[in-house]
Amino acid sequence: MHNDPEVIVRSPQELIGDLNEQQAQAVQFRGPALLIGAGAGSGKTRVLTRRIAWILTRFGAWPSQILAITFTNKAAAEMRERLSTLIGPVAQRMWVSTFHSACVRILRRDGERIGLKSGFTIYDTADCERLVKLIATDFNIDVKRYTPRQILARISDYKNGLTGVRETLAQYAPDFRPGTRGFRVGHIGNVEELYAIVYAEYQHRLALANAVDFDDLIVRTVELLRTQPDVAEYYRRKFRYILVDEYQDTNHAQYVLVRELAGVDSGERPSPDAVGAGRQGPAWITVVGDSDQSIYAFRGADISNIQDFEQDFPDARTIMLEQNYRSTQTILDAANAVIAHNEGRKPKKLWTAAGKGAPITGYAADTAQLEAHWIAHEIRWLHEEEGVRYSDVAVMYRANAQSRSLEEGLIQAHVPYQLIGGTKFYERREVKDALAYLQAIVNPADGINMRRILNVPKRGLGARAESMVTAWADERGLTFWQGVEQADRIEGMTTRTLNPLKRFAAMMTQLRAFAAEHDRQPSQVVAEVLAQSGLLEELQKSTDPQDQSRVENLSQLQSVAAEYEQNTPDATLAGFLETTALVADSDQLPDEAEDTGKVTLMTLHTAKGLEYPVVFLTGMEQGTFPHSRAMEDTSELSEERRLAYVGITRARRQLYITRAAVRAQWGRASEMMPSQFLDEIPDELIDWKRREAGVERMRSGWGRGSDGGSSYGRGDDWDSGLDEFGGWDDDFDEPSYGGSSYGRSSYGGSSYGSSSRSRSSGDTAPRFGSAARERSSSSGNGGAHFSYGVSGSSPTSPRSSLRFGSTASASSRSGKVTTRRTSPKSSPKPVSALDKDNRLDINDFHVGDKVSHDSFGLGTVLETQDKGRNSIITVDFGSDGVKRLMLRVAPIEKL
DNA sequence: TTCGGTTGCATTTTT
DNA sequence: TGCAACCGAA
Repeated sequence: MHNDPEVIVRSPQELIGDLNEQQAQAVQFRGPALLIGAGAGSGKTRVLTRRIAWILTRFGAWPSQILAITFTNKAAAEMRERLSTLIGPVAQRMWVSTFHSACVRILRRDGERIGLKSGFTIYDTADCERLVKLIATDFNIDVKRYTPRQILARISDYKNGLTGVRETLAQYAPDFRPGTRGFRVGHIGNVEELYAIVYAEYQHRLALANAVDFDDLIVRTVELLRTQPDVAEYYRRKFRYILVDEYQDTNHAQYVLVRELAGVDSGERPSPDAVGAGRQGPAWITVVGDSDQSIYAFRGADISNIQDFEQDFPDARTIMLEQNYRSTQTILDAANAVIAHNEGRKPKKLWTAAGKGAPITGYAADTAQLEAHWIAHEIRWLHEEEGVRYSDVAVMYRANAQSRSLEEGLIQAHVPYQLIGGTKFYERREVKDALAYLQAIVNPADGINMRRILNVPKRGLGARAESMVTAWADERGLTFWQGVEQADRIEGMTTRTLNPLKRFAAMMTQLRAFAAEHDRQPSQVVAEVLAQSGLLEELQKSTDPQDQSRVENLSQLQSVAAEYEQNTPDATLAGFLETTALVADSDQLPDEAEDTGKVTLMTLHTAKGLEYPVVFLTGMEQGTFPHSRAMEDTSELSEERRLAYVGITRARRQLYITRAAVRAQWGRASEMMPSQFLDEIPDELIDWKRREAGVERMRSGWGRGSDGGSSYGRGDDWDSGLDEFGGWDDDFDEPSYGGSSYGRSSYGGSSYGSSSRSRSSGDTAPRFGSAARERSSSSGNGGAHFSYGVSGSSPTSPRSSLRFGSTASASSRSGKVTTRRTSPKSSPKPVSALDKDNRLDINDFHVGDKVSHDSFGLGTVLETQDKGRNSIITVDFGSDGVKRLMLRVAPIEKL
């Protein structure tokens, strides 16, 4: 067996001695195709790295024969790090990277073969949008009706599905030729034609600019491998083992890429007596994934890639890892219960040897601000009283917009935090401007970036100058930059425009020369650009305090470049730009072992693959999570649920779930119903510190008065001390409630601000013990969910749950109620979701019934879910699709 | 051409 | 609420 002398040989004992049966099997598996079904926290990274070491030492593979694909750069770096400790520094030279980085590397080497010149530019989403907008304007397309975003989404779909321009044109617009000057779409027969035309023109202009977008990195690599047999041959001989992590999130293009790289379809037979993949035949493939954690369908991820793996790859074998080493049984029970609501999945149950652990803590706040406030103080208490490190706590949310209130809460409570994601560093205006200079220097054909910097900083070259140069250059088939260079030939050009144009051209020429001389020192080029362009000067002169931080960002960009320069042996300016184009949010995350002393805030999507001892899952409301745009579609709702599953399984010891009854969205306060996912977690797993928000309690309180309270069961509120009526409903009886100023001014910091109040819950409930929990949890779950009424299957009559809604708001309602009522009086009180009730009873609906919906028309009931006030009805509206509707608010009528 | 003001619109999630 | 795009004036 030929072993690379640089690879540290590990004994089988070292590689599998500490693994469980399934893990050990996965590490050792000998065969062309292996799917490791790795549930959350089942130690898949460990298995993956051990398997690589196994392949190297037991199958006798060379490090250069391995291609390992991860989802983010950070995951790649981490895997490389772990490999280093296992097999030595050779790991640093191995191909361990994301799909996108690997493709860039391949395209840099052989892209010329398909017309990509070296130094090609990678456009980010903003660049792509500018390009589409440009095209839309040229073609006279109404961008209000067809937003660049929409168009790009469609283009991206085409690309992820490997549908080329040629095919779409042939099908929808056979007469269109890209690059045709003066083309006007005018009135399009159908939208498909429009999409096909823009797609074609978009690709055409990308090619002219020597640029690619994110999707192209994959697509064009596939194209390269498919059209250039010798190139494909080279990589097939090189990579004998391909390992793909997070396989459930691959799209069709990536799937095909893997097949092409592996040579699965080449028809070659493997060497008969090889120990491993040998020298010929398809490479051996290992994929790792968990279909329950597929959360990127919106980006084209195709869950069937993983589901069909065994059919797709001959002699494939599946090994499931179901033992979880991360979380407590309570947390896993919650996760299992939630994900079990998804239909059509292979049943799978995670288990742990770790024991039950603490219950999940629930909290219902009145507003998003108060939710943040409670979380912040809970975290501080955990830190100060329980000795929990801040860096062991993560706060997660569905959408970036939610981070703001959480940040404010943490700041007020003096809890240090770091925010991951949001507007990325490289997307900030000033950083993007500086990068645009660099791109334009490396690749002057790049019209998008060249145009961006033409008048930044201001040099009197506005829209008019730009369009004159563009028109002149277009007519002659030249690039924008060539137009600028030859500006004095343009007729009708005034000296007033010509002079700054000439100065701009001279500056860029000079910068290009400088960059050519200092190609190995990108940081020098950055410095030169900042100085020569006047970018820095303009910001330094400004009095706007924001510009101060912009200066700092630019200086940080320079530091990043310097760092890249030091860490990269063959550093180039183009290489530096690549690294900036392919960063992900998660790449900002600190190393696992590092104690930053800060709480981490991030979206659920960026949290994938991470784990924290303490996790806060926030904004558990209908419309927030699940997101309103995903609530009505069954498959999108399933994806939301998988996202919830991902969130829950991030927690190791303690999980918090919180919601707000009122949340400001688009500047308006609206009332939020509890998330249906809360209903899906078994009640006995949750210890509600506060089950109902004040608003809700006030209503149910009235209901109790008139109804005797029998139908609601006893909430835990009655014995929890903190949430006794007194002190709370006073606030809510204030006449100002419901107005826009509600949230913060009335009690943002004053009555609730002192931490003693919020702490009173903590006094009696230590987090990681279980003894003191008994009190609240045993008494706290007397019935079904307290606030939403009781389901029809309970002893209570179904009617009573209806009365709940109607008594609560009877005063504000008269006669027939529609859900889209516009209040005749200009009362400041918003139409409340809690008030809404069309008085339909879920028990009146049965599968197969016909209903009529105000906007979707006629439909057939597919399913009814009785959840009392939260009852959901699933209806097939034919061409309008299958919708899940909340019965209480749906504008439907039984026929 | 630039600046300043007003209006109108928007929120998924991201390599 | 906050930002971006558009419009009109200097």
